[in-house]
This record gives sequence, C-alpha cells and structure tokens, in this order.
Amino acid sequence: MASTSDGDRPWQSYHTVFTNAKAGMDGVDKEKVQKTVYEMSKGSKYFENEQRKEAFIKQKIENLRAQCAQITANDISYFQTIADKKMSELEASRDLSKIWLHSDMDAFYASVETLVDPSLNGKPLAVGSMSMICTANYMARKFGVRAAMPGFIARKLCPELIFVPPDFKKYTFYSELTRKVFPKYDPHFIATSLDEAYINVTEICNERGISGGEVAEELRNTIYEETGLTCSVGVAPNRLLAKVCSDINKPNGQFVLPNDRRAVMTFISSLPIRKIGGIGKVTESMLREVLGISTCEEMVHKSAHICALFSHSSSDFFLSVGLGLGKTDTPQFKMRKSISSERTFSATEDESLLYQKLDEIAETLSNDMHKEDLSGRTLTLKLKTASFEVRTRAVSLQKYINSKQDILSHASKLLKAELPLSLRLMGRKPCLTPRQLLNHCLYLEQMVASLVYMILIYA
DNA sequence: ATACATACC
DNA sequence: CACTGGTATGTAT
Repeated sequence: MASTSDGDRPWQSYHTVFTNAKAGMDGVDKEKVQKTVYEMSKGSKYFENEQRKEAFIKQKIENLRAQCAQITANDISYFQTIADKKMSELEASRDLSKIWLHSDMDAFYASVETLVDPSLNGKPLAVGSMSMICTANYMARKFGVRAAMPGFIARKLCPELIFVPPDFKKYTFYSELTRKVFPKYDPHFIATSLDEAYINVTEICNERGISGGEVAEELRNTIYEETGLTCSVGVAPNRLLAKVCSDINKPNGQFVLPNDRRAVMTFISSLPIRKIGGIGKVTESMLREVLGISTCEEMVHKSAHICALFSHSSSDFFLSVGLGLGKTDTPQFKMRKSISSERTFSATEDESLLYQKLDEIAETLSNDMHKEDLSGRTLTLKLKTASFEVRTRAVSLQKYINSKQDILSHASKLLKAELPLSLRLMGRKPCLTPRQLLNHCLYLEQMVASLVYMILIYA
C-alpha cells in the first residue's frame, strides 16, 4: 500500500483530476504537473476543503470495504444468481442494429478564438481567466494545462500561456453552424453541449450503402468546410460506446467500433472504467479500491459483489457497462428539469451586500425563466462559505413562480434563516472567523410531473 | 420533500 | 490575489 511515504512526496496524495489521461496529454510530465498543482494549492481554503472531501470519500470506501468483508460464500451465490439474471436480461436487450456517431469539436472554444484571430495560431492558449480555464488548446495541454484548472496554476505550468476571456456569443454562432450539418445525417440528432452531438446514421448508411466510418469521414469534412474547425468522431452501436470512441483519435480523428458483439466485448475487455461517461474520480476509486475493478470487463467478473454492494440503478449501470451496452434509441423530447443561476464573488460578511447579490441573481434567473416561458415551484438557495463548504436550502411552494419579486422574497427568507446559523457555526472562534459567504446561488427546480402542468399553462 | 454528492462540458 | 457556471442524476434521510 504505502510503498512511498507521503512525507517525501506529499503531492502524490493530492488527487487532482488534472493528471488523468486526456486527449492531448500524452507527453506531459505528470509528476511535475502534480507537484506544481499541489504547491500552488496547498494551504489554501480550497485545498483544505478538498482534503476534507477526500477524507469523507476515504471513509465511504472503508465502509464499503467492511461491508464487502462481511459477505459470505452463501451471499455470493445468492447475488450471483441475481447478477446472472440481470445480465441475461441486459444481454437480451442488446441492439446491434444501430450506428451512432458521437461528434466532439476539438478544443472548441480555443479553436474558435484562433479561427477568429489567426495571430493566436501556434501559441499555447487558454480560454478563461486567472480563476478558471474553460478550454486549453493542444499546445497548452502539452504543459499540463487543461479545462477546469485555475488560470494562475496554468500560468505557472506554462508562463507563455495566452489567456482569452470566454465569448459565448462566438461559440454559439459556430455551434449553430455545426448544427446545420448534423440534420443532413439525422434530423433527430441530439446536441448535448455547444460542441458535442450524437447522430444516428443507421438510415443514411442503409440508404447510401456506405459504412459508419465513411459517414464519419464525410461529416468531419463537411463540418470543416462549413466552420473551418475540426472535430473528432466515434462510431459505435450505441451512444455510450460512441462517446468513448470519439476520444480515441482526438484531435481531428475518428474511431470505428463495428456492430459486432465480439468486437464490442474485445473493446470493453481492456477499457479502463474511467473512460465511461458517468464514471468519474470517486466511482473509479470505489470500484478499484473495494473490488479491484479497473477495466469494464471486470464488472462482469465481479458482478455478484457489485449487486451485493450497490443499489439497483448503480448495479444495473455497472453491469451494462461490463457488457458494452448503451442507449440506442432517440429520446422523443428532452424537457429541462431545472434552471439555475449562480455567481461567485469575493467573501463578504456584509449582509446588505449579500441581499444585493441575491437581488441580482433573482433578476438573472427570472429573466432566464421568462425567455423560455418557464416557472417552477421548488426554489433552492445554494450557499458556499469562504471555506468552500456548500449548503443548499429548498422550499416547495403552492404556486408556480417566475417573477423576480416572488423568487427574491422566498430566497430571502431562506437566506435569512441561514445567517444566524452560520454565525452559530462559527461561534467557537468569535471575531476571528466572520460569517463570510463567498458565494450564493439560487436554483429554481421543477419536478418532472410539474413540468407537464407548466406546459399546459404556458405553451 | 430535502440535503448533499457526483458527473459532465 | 485567484479554484466557475449550468444541468442532470444518484443516495440518504
């Protein structure tokens, strides 16, 4: 376990997400990046909060381990029966008749900025600020700079790094250009963000008698002609696998996984679970440290343990991943379930300033809701303290609301109720720790059933 | 229904 | 100096 002591290399135990294998990060000196990120973060409030979160996750893993140790041979045979039944049901649902593309623009925001200002060409570029980077171009990634990294750390890793502030109008414009291409291949394509989409090309392939790979080639060329931007594409029998595939030959590349069960199983057999959308840092650690699972195939090997330790929805998901399954249908209509607005500002203990911030957020939220003719009846206030601790407080109302005044009055009540509480929490160390609120955010949430009601009112 | 955590871009 | 913002979903109570 402890083959190296943290005393010698403390940065090794700081589990940032910044050193994961990611497209364009091949030749990066991970040790150096890890060390720099650690050095820049250590001692900060943010860092301390991360340590707290890590300790919590470690505890969760310990609990799971203990649970795992209690499982008897009898239990295992019982859960193996459950797992086998689940897997045969899943297997029966396997659909290899569809060909899905996942299209993913390469370093999208950075590429758009370079397209608009060619003088940026050939330079390491980050879109974002000293606080946060949205996207880094491939040259910057060579230094370990990447999305979700704070800019001041990125500049340490790459002093030449050029920063460009985000301009979502531009990205939306180019996103719309790409979205004019997709319908030629699938009128019901699914856009998941400004730079990503799923395209069902089954019919086009049949009509024109060409392969998914050929469609992908053509689509990438068309997107380049229409936008001047490159993208990468994955081709696979389902959306989950197509997404994994689009990352394989990034940038400006594609990868085809044929519609063949053997090919899928071979692909899955060595695929690290972290490559799967929905399996992040925490889930990866849990599965690896409790059950020794690191590849998708091992989900099947440990299926009994998975069913014994995890909920139905989790175990169903893990087993389907182990079998290389994913969604193959096009959901008819995706309705939004929530709308939110949040803003980070420098920590303050001034209550009138907090109410002023709340006012601004309520205004933004109300405007956003009116744009889409939405209203909701569950309002959530989100607060982040100066120590990065996040709290949420919610109320469900009798009526649906969307006016600034309604939002503000209910949110203010929620905030008011918190202010003495944060004072009490800090009560142990009087004067020294003011009730600072770094950040507060406002959510208006809508229940699924409520949305139907809303449409009746507003549509 | 509420609170909190995880994940994705 | 400086660690986002928007949405969905899972887990626990």
